[in-house]
Amino acid sequence: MVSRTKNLPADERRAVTVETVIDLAGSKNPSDITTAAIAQQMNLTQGALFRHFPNKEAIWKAVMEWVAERLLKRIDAAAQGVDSPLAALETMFMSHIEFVVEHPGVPRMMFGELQQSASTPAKRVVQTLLRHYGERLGKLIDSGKLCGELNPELDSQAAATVFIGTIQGLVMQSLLAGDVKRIRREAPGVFEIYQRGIRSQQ
Amino acid sequence: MVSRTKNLPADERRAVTVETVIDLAGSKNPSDITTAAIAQQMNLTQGALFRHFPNKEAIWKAVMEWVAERLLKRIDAAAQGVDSPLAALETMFMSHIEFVVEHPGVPRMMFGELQQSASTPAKRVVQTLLRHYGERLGKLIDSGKLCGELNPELDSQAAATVFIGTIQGLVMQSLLAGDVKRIRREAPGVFEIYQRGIRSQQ
DNA sequence: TAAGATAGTAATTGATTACTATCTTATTGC
DNA sequence: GCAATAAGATAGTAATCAATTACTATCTTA
Repeated sequence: MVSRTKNLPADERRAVTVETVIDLAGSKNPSDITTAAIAQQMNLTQGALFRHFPNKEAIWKAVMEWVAERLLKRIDAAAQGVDSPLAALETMFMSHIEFVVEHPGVPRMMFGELQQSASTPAKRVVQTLLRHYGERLGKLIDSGKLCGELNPELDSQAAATVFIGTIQGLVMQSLLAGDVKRIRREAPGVFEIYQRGIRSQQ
Repeated sequence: MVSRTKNLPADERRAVTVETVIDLAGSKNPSDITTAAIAQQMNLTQGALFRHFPNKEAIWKAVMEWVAERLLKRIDAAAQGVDSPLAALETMFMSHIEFVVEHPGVPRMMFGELQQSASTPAKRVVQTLLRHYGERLGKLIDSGKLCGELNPELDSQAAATVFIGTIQGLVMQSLLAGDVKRIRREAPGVFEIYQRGIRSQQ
């Protein structure tokens, strides 16, 4: 028995759509997600989606805006009130990992959007997100160098690249193993290596 | 004036097809590459491709086999004759980076194949490639621990994950900046951090 | 409770996709 | 120089895609 879907207010319907896409991206290649598949998952007809979004591109933009807002909020909340820059980097890392485990489709969509040759609205949102992310990393790394926690000769740009790459590496391992949960298990060991790589020698 | 393409022997035509796909993947999302686009790039009609491949899936499998063979050969050649495990890891890293700069589409295709939900032939080739890659990393890391170059308490699996992730991070930066060459420039700083993360404290 | 606004359905559109059947032209071995 | 065959061109096919249409159900409010 397929439960009859009630009519939702437009903003709620848009929110449900975004969450459905994020959900679907956890189990299939983002660029293979069709509007028909999204609608089916929501118990809605395909055409109805276009009552709420002008086109598919707008759906993807809304999705990436959702991601940008939630991810930045999450890592900001994690780092807040942590005095040590190195400890802040660690909680930031772990909260990002937690976000990825909850939404495995997110890193795939971000990577997928980035490699779009055209500058789509969604791609621009991802670029802005990563710029903001990099700024937060840069500040923590610089203050870590100042307070002596991090290697004063550290290349800040490289340290930010490795931070993000390390997460990407965990995502790749999870794709290889077909198991997202292992990210959570392996994250501490991986951060341990990163942290040894950037901290000052005591 | 479009230069008239000569008839090629089947095996040469297949080789050209593979290289064309790798080339195209450097400038557009791999899953957006159509058989029509491949053929056009080769000055060939779309239907002619299917004289040499039974279907598109077979093209992708051939592409990933090309990648697996060349990448492993490249890193093996780089590490050969290098006595120090840490130095071997470094030349392996740099030769991988060089490979990526020459073929920017490769890491995108690998990541894209991995996130395919179905187990396609191409995906299986990538999985095998990464397993072999991981084995080589594992051996070097273990012998590095034995000879005292690397931290004896190092988590080998995590070290391999970070190695691959670091490369993935550089790829992401290049996508962000829209400039592949910067990978080459940033690679040394990035490896420096990695190396500090895994070596033994002296 | 009537009427307008909002949300959704079902069917259809043109464009694009991978793939194929048939005809034509090169290339090669004798 | 002449078949035999390999490679490519031409012209299709069915399936799938995002998007649009005409229409209907369901809310909201005056």
